[in-house]
Amino acid sequence: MRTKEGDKEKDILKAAITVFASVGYFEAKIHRIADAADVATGTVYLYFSNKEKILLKIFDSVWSELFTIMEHIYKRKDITSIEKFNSAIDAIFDYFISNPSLAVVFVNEQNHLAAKSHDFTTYYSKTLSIIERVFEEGVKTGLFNENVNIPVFSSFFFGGMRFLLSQWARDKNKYPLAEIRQNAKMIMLHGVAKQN
Amino acid sequence: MRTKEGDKEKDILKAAITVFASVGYFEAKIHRIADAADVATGTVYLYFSNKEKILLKIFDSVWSELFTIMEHIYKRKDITSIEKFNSAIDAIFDYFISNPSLAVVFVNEQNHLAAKSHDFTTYYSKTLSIIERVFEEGVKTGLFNENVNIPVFSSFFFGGMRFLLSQWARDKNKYPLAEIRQNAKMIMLHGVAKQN
Amino acid sequence: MRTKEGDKEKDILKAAITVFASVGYFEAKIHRIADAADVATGTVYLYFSNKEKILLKIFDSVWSELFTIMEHIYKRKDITSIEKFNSAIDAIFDYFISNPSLAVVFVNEQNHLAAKSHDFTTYYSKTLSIIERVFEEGVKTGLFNENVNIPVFSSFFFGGMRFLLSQWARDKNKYPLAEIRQNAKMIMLHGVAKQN
Amino acid sequence: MRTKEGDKEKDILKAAITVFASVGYFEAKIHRIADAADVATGTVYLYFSNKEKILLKIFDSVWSELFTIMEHIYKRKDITSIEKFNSAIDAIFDYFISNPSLAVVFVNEQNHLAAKSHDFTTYYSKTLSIIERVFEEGVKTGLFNENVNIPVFSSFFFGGMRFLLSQWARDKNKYPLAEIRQNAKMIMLHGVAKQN
DNA sequence: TATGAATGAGACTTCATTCAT
DNA sequence: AATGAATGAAGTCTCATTCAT
Repeated sequence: MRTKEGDKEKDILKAAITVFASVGYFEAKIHRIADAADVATGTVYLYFSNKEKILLKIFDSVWSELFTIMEHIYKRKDITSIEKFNSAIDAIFDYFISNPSLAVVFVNEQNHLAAKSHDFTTYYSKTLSIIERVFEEGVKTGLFNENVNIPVFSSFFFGGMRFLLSQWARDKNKYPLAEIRQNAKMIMLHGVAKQN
Repeated sequence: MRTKEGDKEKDILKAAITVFASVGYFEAKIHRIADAADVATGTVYLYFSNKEKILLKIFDSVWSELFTIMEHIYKRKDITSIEKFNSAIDAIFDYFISNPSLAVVFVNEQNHLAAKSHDFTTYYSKTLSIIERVFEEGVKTGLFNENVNIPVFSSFFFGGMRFLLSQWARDKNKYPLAEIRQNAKMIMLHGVAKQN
Repeated sequence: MRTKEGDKEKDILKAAITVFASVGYFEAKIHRIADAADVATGTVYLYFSNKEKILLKIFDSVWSELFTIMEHIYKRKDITSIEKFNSAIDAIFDYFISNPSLAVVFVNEQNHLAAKSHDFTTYYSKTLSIIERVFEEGVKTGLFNENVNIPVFSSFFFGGMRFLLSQWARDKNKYPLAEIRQNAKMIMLHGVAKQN
Repeated sequence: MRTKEGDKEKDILKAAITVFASVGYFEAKIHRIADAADVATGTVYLYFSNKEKILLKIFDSVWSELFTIMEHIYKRKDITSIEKFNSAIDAIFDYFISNPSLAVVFVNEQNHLAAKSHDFTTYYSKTLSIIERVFEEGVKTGLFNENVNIPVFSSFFFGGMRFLLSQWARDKNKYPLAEIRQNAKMIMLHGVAKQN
């Protein structure tokens, strides 16, 4: 029986993530991705019109899924802004935990696409704006510091999380996940200066 | 003989930084860098044996200079760890302020070199270790929170700064420098949760 | 898939021999070889990893085939050393007769490879050593002059044959093959001084 | 005091011979020849309009000098054709004995020039024709075999000598000069078959 | 749909030659 | 005359993409 369509597309995406993660987008040769996916070179082009589209598809998925997750957290009424914030950190790690290669790609390769306007950018901005809205909500309820500049905060937060993610993916022993989660929350919420 | 007017090596580096910043390392064609530097293609190879060496030279300079700056701050006896920390943030922005393209290259292109062991990696690690030592110093003197995991902190800090830098380089109006500096310090030291 | 009609590797080798023969190894541009073989430039690299490998393959074939021929002659028990010697001369001409360009390449381009140790050098030395052994055999049976220094003889013989071959390939009318064969045998065996 | 002109030209030619001999014409870079001659790159072009002209000048000298030598031998009335022949062999070795690199260049690089008509070709043909005339002379006086085809003979002789020369230049111990001279004469005159 | 051989544009790099000093 | 930095044309080779089967 013939395998269902869509299987091959997933195989190719999986393979691409692995190859992108290990050698980077430009060093990743279509031939090698095809090999890793166990299909012929030409088959890749039945599913993706060109190399960039593969990367695009990856970011489309990641950002739309991250958006869904963030939106879900945002809409919860049963927890405070601070708890939403903590949940977001957990959710981001949960999302990448089963696929560290995806984390590496997510961190390193987005700038190859950034200049152009792509589908994923919609989810990208929507996700960032949710983070900002959670923050604003927290300011209103007196939980977050109203003097913090929101774009600076979200960039800092996003940049910090990205780099942490990539360090973890590179060396999971040096950066145990529980430690990272707890520290990320602590640092972002309370800073590193000793309270007194 | 035909002596050089000006400093062609610097011209080429300057041009390369601009081109790398605008299209990325792999899309940056030697031909275009040469044009931007106002020299012939072959001239580039009088100063750099290949394309990677150009990028390498950039990172060598950046990291050795950042190291010098950080070391200087670290050695000061007249200020507290917290003040050193704040100085470091200021110094990083000061360093890139006159050359935003360099910031973009610094943020986006290091991973093309990371896999290999290069000169700059020495300064890279030494710089990161200085940041960690400032932190440890602060813990000892009771200024920093002893529960913070140092590698997590330094990754978070470094990642946050990097991304902030690149956002600022991209859109200087949205991210006014004074705001960024002050917020970065505040966020890292005190977090975003309202103190009480 | 796009299957190959004919044998592209052979086409490329044939084309390379023609082009090497007419302009020499270094003036032979891959583009021109590809044109002559009626394939695209890149196709050459599907069959040969670089330009030198093409030349190498040519010499591998020539020397392994010459070795087989010489070995066969050497092993014959039904003819004298002198007859073996004559057969060798005939066989060398027979081998190149249908492909004069190959003779030109064989004569002119081997020194581009000589410095390095390659597969073909094994057959090269083995072939030369067979020539020497035929000679020694002849000395033992009293047919060849025992005062002749064998390396000098084999170099002289080989050099003479090579140059003859290239002259014949250049101008087949001035050097009719029957004449060459007969004279080569006569000169090597009896010299040019009148017997008396 | 400034060195006389002409010195530098000789320096360059000497250097070129060494470099051509060791790496071949195409691998010999002008830069390297200039270094070996202890002059600047540009200086080479004050004496030779391009790279090929250097090689040309070498062959011009070699062939015009070989011609002078051969002509001198040819014109002698006090010796037989056979003695002229032997003298020619000696003279060729004498000529190259003090400069083995020149022998290597002479043997390996002439084909880079052969296709075109150059000054040296005049001396080249004149020299070969002297060899042929000595031979004819010997036939007339009953010393040489009248059945030998002259172009075949001269090609064989020239090819044999060339290769012997290059082998000697490569490994002077394996091919002691006295042995080579004596054997070359013996082989060409009497062949390798045992007289009876 | 699937294949993988074939394509050919284009990049990096070299180096003979030029030229300002 | 001498220098050697600068030039830029051109070649080797790569690899994303195509296409005949």
